Amino acid sequence: MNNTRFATVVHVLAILADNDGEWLSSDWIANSININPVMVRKELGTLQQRGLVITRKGKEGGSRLQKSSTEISLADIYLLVKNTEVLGKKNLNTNPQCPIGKQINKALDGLFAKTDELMLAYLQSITLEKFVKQFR
Amino acid sequence: MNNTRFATVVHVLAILADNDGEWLSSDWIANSININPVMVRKELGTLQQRGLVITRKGKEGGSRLQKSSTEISLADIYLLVKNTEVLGKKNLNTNPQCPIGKQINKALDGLFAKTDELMLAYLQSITLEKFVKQFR
DNA sequence: AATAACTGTAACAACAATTATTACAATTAA
DNA sequence: TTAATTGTAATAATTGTTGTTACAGTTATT
Repeated sequence: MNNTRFATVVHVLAILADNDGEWLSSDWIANSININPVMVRKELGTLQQRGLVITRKGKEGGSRLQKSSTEISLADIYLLVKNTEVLGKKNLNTNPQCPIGKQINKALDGLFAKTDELMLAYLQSITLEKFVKQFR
Repeated sequence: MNNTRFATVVHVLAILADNDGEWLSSDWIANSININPVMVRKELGTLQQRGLVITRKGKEGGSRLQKSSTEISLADIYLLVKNTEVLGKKNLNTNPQCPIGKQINKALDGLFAKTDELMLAYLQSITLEKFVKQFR
């Protein structure tokens, strides 16, 4: 991952957790992260799909957590933003005439699955609540 | 990490381990990965700096392992290619006027350090030899 | 009913990272 | 001397990421 999406989504959820029950606008949230509100709305869209937040449109609209922060883990966030494996991408088109070229991607798949599993298990153990506690 | 460098370097080393003692040219190696030989030479350059391979210039030149494949671990490779944290980049410029914005990066640093540690510990346990065994 | 404050999303622009390629000087074995 | 190689600079091509503008649709408030 070479992007800021994990950091952004954690930030968004931390703010929502810190203001539990209130409807916060994308503008307000974006102001804390210092990014464009449209980026925030995009992430909130995915968070909604996954049932982590609810959003209300129109005046006085905004978003808030749909689950308790004890029921959200960093693994949920990771799964939401993950686009490549932890160790990066494979070389597709390796040469099948070479024994290594032929088999390496199967071996990498196995490795990548393990590292992913490891990461998920750890992130699952950290709830949003636990993470946000650090800010108090 | 959003690139193929880990996969590439693993591939390069797997080939060298599989042809232990022989001097393999960057062209030969590139042919198995199906990438440009210059890319291979670049990675070999770093591998040399770290003392993992030796390279000989000129006709009949090429590269081979400098250490036994039992003394090289996937963690060595990971450290070589790592450019961002496992969970991505932070948002710099968060708003210091917001309590979350002010403190989040410190919290993320802690988290990123843990995930990195976890990953390294696992990768250290896998030697090149062990990895290459899968191809036999 | 009108207004103001929102969300959702498309379209696109700007920027950054990654990968590929060309070219050639320097090195070395035969 | 020649042929095969590395090392590396320069740059092009491609892909990924982030930012921005614009505006239709929604909703609370008056």
